[in-house]
Amino acid sequence: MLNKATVERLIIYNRVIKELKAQGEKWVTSTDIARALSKTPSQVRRDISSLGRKGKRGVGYNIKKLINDLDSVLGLNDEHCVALIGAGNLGRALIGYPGFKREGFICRLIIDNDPEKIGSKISGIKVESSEGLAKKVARKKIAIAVITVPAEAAQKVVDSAVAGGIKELLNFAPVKIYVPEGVNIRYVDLALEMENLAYSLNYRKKNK
Amino acid sequence: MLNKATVERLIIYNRVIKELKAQGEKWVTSTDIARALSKTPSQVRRDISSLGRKGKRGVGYNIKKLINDLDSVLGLNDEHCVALIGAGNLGRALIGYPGFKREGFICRLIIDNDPEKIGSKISGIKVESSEGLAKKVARKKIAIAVITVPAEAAQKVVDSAVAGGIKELLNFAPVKIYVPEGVNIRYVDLALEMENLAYSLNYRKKNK
DNA sequence: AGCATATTGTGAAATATTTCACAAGCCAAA
DNA sequence: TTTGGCTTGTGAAATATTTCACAATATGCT
Repeated sequence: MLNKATVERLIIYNRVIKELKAQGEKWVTSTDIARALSKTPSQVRRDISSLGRKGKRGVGYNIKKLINDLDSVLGLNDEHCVALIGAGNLGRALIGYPGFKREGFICRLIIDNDPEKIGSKISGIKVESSEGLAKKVARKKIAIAVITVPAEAAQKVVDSAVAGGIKELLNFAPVKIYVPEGVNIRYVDLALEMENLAYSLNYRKKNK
Repeated sequence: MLNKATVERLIIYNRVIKELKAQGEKWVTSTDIARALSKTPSQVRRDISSLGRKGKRGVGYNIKKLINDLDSVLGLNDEHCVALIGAGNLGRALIGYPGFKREGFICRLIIDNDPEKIGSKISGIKVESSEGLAKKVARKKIAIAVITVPAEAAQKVVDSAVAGGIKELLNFAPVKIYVPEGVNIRYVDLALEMENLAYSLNYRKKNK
């Protein structure tokens, strides 16, 4: 298991390299990648070497092979079934996000408890209530759940999703969620991002 | 300047402690905070000691004083003027997000180049085109820009925002953005989050 | 007052992550 | 085929971050 920071960088390298490929490039060096991302070439080489892929000394990395390795390690060759739990503004924005489908994520289940929404369709998928959520995710073989419900409701829907067999979650609710050992939950916390900026702004003001 | 990871943890501690305060608690220990967040008490103490605040041995931290310090260091006592650049689904979801206003972020400028949107109102604020963006942000004394335009347009609007004096940005466009020294840009990359999950899923599958 | 129990603050140790630096290998040109 | 200029891969060094461990000290009970 590669460490978290390495995986994040590999994902970004992959993007940059795919862009180079689209421009017709065949080879790329660690320095090229580093420059495009403001990293050190040394770090890029370490990260890539953790894939097992070998470059060619004096030349760099073969783009096609490198992308192959990256896609294979990063799990981007297969499609992944996703459940959207919470169909508010944010949830709808996510589903509509072009990168979502392009990268192989297919939304197969949308859950919301607003009676006005239940039964309606979003992006062609019928909105269902959270009743029997565990069974629903199990039946549809959902691999990833995206949680965009209000903070108070988050732990409960996560528990159901996990009971249904989901092991990968992306949580937008700004609360700490407890999951059993072996379940992976990532947090995207917009208030936290804003507050980070506030800190930096404040620091700047005080130390001017 | 505290390090990034420490600031992120302090923000979360602050939330947890405010919740305890709302429940009527007056004191909190590093162990309490650690337990609520699955961190070690030792880390919590180090983080808090980096604020300068001293707790009481044998007792813990005075919640009121600790929140004071946190709010002051984190810059949460003042309000911050925010510009939303890109008024798509995601941008609108952000502005409507309850945590946004509650934490002191006030949206004062909304920019979008869709002719259908220009002139219309979102949350009571008129949508304007990106024409003369630098001047607009300067005139309204915007401190923070939230970038939710498509990837291709991102660098350009960031350049204008920076020219207008903005030093803190939150970027949702999935591209590397270059900013001058001294300007702080944070990334929220939803595709990256999803791809991280894909990696973990894939790793699980291969190593079952 | 004395004792038992709790919790902080922080050097020092342990870990984790990044960068340096250079031998080894590849390529092109002469 | 030799030479010179690149670039990789990776030990080892340097940094950064986290955890340990324990003296110092506050509280409450007897």
